[in-house]
Amino acid sequence: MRVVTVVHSAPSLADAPPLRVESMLRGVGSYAPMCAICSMCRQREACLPVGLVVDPAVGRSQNVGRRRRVARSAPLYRTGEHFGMFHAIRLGSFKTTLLLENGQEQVGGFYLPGEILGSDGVDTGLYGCEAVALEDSEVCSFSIDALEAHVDVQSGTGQIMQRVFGREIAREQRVMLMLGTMAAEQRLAAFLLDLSQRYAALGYSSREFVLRLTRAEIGSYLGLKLETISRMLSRFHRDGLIQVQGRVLKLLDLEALKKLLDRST
Amino acid sequence: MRVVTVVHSAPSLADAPPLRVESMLRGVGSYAPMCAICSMCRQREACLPVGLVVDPAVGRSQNVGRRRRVARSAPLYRTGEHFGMFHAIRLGSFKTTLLLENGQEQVGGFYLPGEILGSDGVDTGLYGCEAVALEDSEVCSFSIDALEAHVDVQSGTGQIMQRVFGREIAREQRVMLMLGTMAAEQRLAAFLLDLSQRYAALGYSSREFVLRLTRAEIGSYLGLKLETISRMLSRFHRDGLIQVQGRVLKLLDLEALKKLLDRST
DNA sequence: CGCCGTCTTGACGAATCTCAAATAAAGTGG
DNA sequence: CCACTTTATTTGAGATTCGTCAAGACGGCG
Repeated sequence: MRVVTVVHSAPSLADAPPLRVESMLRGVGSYAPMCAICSMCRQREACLPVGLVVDPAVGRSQNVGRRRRVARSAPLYRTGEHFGMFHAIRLGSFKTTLLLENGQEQVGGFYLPGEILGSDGVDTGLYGCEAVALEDSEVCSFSIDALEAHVDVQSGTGQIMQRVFGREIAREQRVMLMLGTMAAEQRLAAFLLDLSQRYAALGYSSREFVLRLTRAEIGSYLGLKLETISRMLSRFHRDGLIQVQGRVLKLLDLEALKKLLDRST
Repeated sequence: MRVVTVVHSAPSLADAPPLRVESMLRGVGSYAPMCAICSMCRQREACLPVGLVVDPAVGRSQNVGRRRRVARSAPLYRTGEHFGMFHAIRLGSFKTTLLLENGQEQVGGFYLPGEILGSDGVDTGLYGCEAVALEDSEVCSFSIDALEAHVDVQSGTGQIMQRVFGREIAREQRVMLMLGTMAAEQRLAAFLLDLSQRYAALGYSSREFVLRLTRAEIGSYLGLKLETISRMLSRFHRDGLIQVQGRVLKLLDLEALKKLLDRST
């Protein structure tokens, strides 16, 4: 018997996502959509679906960024390329991967609409990782220089860049914490809850979504092997915490998942 | 039989470190000392020991930061405190720790002179971790606002903040990579080589130094238990890669240590 | 000198990885 | 749209690594 379920998913080029402005503008929580950049962009109406915050008080209206489509599994940028741009995701999703000396690749992050790629290139002037689209996607690329030209000196670009970088640093800190302290079961639970929150912040269901990553990619991201991910998903399913069929996921018991994280050791 | 060795160590308040300007100004490699901030500081001559880069071309000379001493095992800032300042380390060393819900603490970073603490507070406006001095130390604290007042609008603070944030992001990315892909042996080797490079960049020996962290702290940082750290150090010692006696460490075979990192799996 | 925090080492067990095989799903070319 | 190829997923059995528990050694300090 096959259960077919229609679930909400991240916005894609195929199915235009519904606008849910109220939830987009709602909060400033850990995953609330952000970025004052777009308040200055001429495209901001069309761009709303990405969930960037609009500040109607700002009068300027210019094209800050350049829109660009990236086909599924195509790179937005590659390791070692010259860094020049940040990229705000308008539609779709991306992973970033780091290449190790021995040829392995490690998934370093998973990014949704409204999130910003490229911070890793700032240090050396070269992108430190590769960003690959997980589905047909669209980004808005902008350079810091271009940005500075559009922001009045008073507020400075500091505010904006601080938020961009601060987010990334905070995100990486959470990942480090997870990798450093959690067992496999907890890592996966944390990952699923993280996705749940982020989809919710975008106005999508927090309990049903499609995994855009393979088991191997999730495993890489969590510092585990794909078999372990598969086993854990099966266990969660068996225990009634989730319902999983391929990449279609339903979180049945968010409380139980959260409880898994409290356990020490 | 006990071998007593005098080794170079990080600068401390007790023993004034030798000035080695040539090596401090040398490179822009991964761990080269950095920060244009200090080029504007009235204290810059006295501050040189921390290894911050001085740009004599800049004419201005003001007190950008406020000097502050932090006693061993005292906190520079605590989790949840209001974020206002960045802190450049002038002397000594710090660890940052994250507090988990269940009471455990995780070491998130280890910082040496010339490195900058506090980036983790930018996102939320509250420090995301606790910074504790590992020995009697001294920092130079400055706010972004104060900094902006001293920098001419042309160059902007963007350059400076980008470097600060970029460093931290790159550092965290390396840690994630380590935690996500390496076995215990490789993690410890990577940690030792990292220290080696960083001490070298400060003008100290890259082959002999004192560990400022306990085995438990190293373990926490590397996502391992203190017993594992102890065992690995013993193994490296037995295999002739290092010489270790308590916290006094000598790297005998850097090449072999590097080779450990190449191994796949 | 004796306490206490740190470190070392051993024995054992649990968690995770490795290898392997079978199944399911997705992509491809005709 | 089908047949076929490739890739992804599940599951099991056994190996390995690392954590846990415990005992004792070391070293600094009052």
